[in-house]
Amino acid sequence: MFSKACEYGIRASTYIALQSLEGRRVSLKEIADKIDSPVAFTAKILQLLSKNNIVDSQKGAYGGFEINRKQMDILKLSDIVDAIDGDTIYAGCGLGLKECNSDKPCPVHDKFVDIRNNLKQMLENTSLFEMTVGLAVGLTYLKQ
Amino acid sequence: MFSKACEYGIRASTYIALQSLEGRRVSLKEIADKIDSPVAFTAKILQLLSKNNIVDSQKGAYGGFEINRKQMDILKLSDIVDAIDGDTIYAGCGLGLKECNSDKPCPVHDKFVDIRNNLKQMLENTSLFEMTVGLAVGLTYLKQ
DNA sequence: ATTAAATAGGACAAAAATATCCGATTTACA
DNA sequence: TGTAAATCGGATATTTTTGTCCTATTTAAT
Repeated sequence: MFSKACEYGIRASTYIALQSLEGRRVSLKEIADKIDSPVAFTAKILQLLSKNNIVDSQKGAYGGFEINRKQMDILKLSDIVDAIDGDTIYAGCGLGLKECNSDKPCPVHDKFVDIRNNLKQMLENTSLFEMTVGLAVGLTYLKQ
Repeated sequence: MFSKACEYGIRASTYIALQSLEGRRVSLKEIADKIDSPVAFTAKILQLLSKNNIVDSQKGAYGGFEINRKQMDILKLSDIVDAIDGDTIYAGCGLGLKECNSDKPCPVHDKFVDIRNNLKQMLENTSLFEMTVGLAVGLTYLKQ
């Protein structure tokens, strides 16, 4: 569904948000450890998220990553996915046709439109804060 | 959503089914041309589909690929996807966690379960014949 | 000022997915 | 029986994704 990069990106954002709720700025090392992802690869993804204003980064000693409380409400899962994987999940034909639309649909066009709309709605309606609260109260997890 | 291989596989199966409705067995070359896919790569995918009894293949002169009419009703989109991409779309965690279930869910587990169930239902309820009839009457397309 | 700790970013490496090439085998027909 | 047309299957090549390594830069504290 998502690329590995995107999976790591979502997990990283969620962990950063969780710690930011407690006023803690977190380092790359801690993030990679807590979400069980390769450190250097995660660094690249965090750079991307930082450039896309998904996370705030602070260089230097006592630096790290954080996300402010207001952003957690504003940021939706779709924003993170867009930043890393683009809109290929919603947009584009399920069978890979260059141009596929209601005028000239592929054999599964209509059925995919439904599924994709559901997915898009879900991603656009799920805030980062929402994902984080479950973690905060111990109902959900970021690694096994 | 699907791999390129799977996209080609679905398009190929649909085209073969369409021609089989008219009693025509079709060659690899014709398939690749009509679904706009790389010939040699499509050959590999057809081998896989043949081994998985999705399509029938006939070697030698006047050989090619076909799918019998009964199979078109029995074969679901999910069978083709399973044969090529496996069950990674339904199964497996949306965030890539090794073990993610209702006991120890990731932050988006419940929301993904819904989406994935919808997708699974759709794939399992869509027969190859159903995909083919639209093509046959010129309502749907496999290239452009 | 110096130092230690942190992100930034470029270059490189490995693995997986996508794609190609070519010879072996099979088959129908002349 | 020979030949042309077709799939089969192994080896190889290319591209993309995933992952690593190393140096530069930034920053806070001493």
